[in-house]
Amino acid sequence: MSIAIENFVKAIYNNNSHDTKDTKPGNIAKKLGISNAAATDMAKKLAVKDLLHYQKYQELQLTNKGRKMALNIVRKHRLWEAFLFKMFDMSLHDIHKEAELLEHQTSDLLADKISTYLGHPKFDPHGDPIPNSDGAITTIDTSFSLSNAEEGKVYIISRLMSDDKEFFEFCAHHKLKYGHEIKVSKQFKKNKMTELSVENTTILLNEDFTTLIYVNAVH
Amino acid sequence: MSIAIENFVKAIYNNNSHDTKDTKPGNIAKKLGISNAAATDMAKKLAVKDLLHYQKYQELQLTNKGRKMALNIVRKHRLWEAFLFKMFDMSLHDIHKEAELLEHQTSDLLADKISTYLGHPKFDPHGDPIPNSDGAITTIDTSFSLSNAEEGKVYIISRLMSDDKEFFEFCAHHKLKYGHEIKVSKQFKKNKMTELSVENTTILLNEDFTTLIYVNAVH
DNA sequence: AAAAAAATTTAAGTTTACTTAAAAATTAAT
DNA sequence: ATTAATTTTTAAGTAAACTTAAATTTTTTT
Repeated sequence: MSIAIENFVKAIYNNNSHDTKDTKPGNIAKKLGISNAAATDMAKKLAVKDLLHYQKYQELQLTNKGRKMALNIVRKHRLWEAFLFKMFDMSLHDIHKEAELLEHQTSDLLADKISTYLGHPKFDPHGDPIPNSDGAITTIDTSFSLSNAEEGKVYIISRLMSDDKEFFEFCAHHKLKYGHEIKVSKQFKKNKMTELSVENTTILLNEDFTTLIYVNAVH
Repeated sequence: MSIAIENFVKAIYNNNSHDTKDTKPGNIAKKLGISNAAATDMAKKLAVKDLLHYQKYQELQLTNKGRKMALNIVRKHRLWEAFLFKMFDMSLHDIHKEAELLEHQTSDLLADKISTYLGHPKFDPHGDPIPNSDGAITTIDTSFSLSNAEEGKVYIISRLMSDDKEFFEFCAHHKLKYGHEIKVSKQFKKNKMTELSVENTTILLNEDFTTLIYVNAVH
């Protein structure tokens, strides 16, 4: 399968799993930076290949075969992220960019070698779960968006759901990293802003950021 | 530049550097597994891009720009080989196959990270020299084909110039590896066969293999 | 030096992955 | 509930990277 097809299938998968639920051609086109017409074309083509269900004007839905393909690519992407993160001193954004390319040129054999070397990690450096070689995600995700966190409570950052460079630079600079502990001091409901403290410094985040940062409550 | 272009330029470079000197479209086509017509088409296209010199019915020659591009890809290929060889237990052939894919999706930044991690190695696991980030090969290659080795002398294997699976399996099985010592016991000029000993075992190789194994004399 | 063989080039056609522009359908707004 | 706005689809067309088949040129053989 071509890189274009792999990216298309992956875009639908990612859209279904965390973003808004809109998986119509237009939204996928926007994510991939192609025209709406190209997305419709591709959707029809992939329906013939039994990778997704296509009905005019309806949401695109992956078939089991399509989902399996998506999970295989997602696995390779996240394994590369985990591997590059461990081996080299690179920014999360750079790592993401490299993984975006390498994921399409990685055999199942190599993916397994990487996984074994890392001790079969369950999460990548963003906190995204790594599917196993059967395409299964065995971890249960109990995390939720920081925008929904409660005042006064302590949380651990579980996922950074973005691929934006500035977002990562901001997070890295303020120690907002996967696994780090934070305390929510105030939720400004009206302005949709969140005040929190990380390692003795207080920061104020707006909704653009708090919806991308996922956390788990500390018991 | 596309993968097709990168592979084309690389094929010419590799052909010039060790194989027979025939760099006409037909020979390049054969190496790449495409038709002669496709190779001619591509040659014309790359001449416009100033990557090679093209004149009807003549040999294809890389321009400085083309050679620089080829060396950049070769560098990435050989760095991946060295890296995968160090990190994972994989056959030389498998490593070669992975590197063949990864080389096209590797940023200069990542290549440099790999090189640094490995301590800027000068050779890959086949003994092929790794160009530096400027595209320069600084090592002097004094090696020659095993078919030209002298009887009774001791040599060190410096390069295994192939990408054939069976060749590598044979070499691995008989301890014919980069850096290993061998002693040539007999050269059968007529049959073009070579008898040699490796770690107390004697093997007889025909020309198909001795032309692929390069050695340096031990002083 | 001609004829035969082999290789290269040209020509015409295909597939993939796009594009823009228009037509059709859906969704949102008054 | 129409109208307006947005999205999706269709249609037509492009560029890259191939293909096969025929024409041309080069190379080899006799």
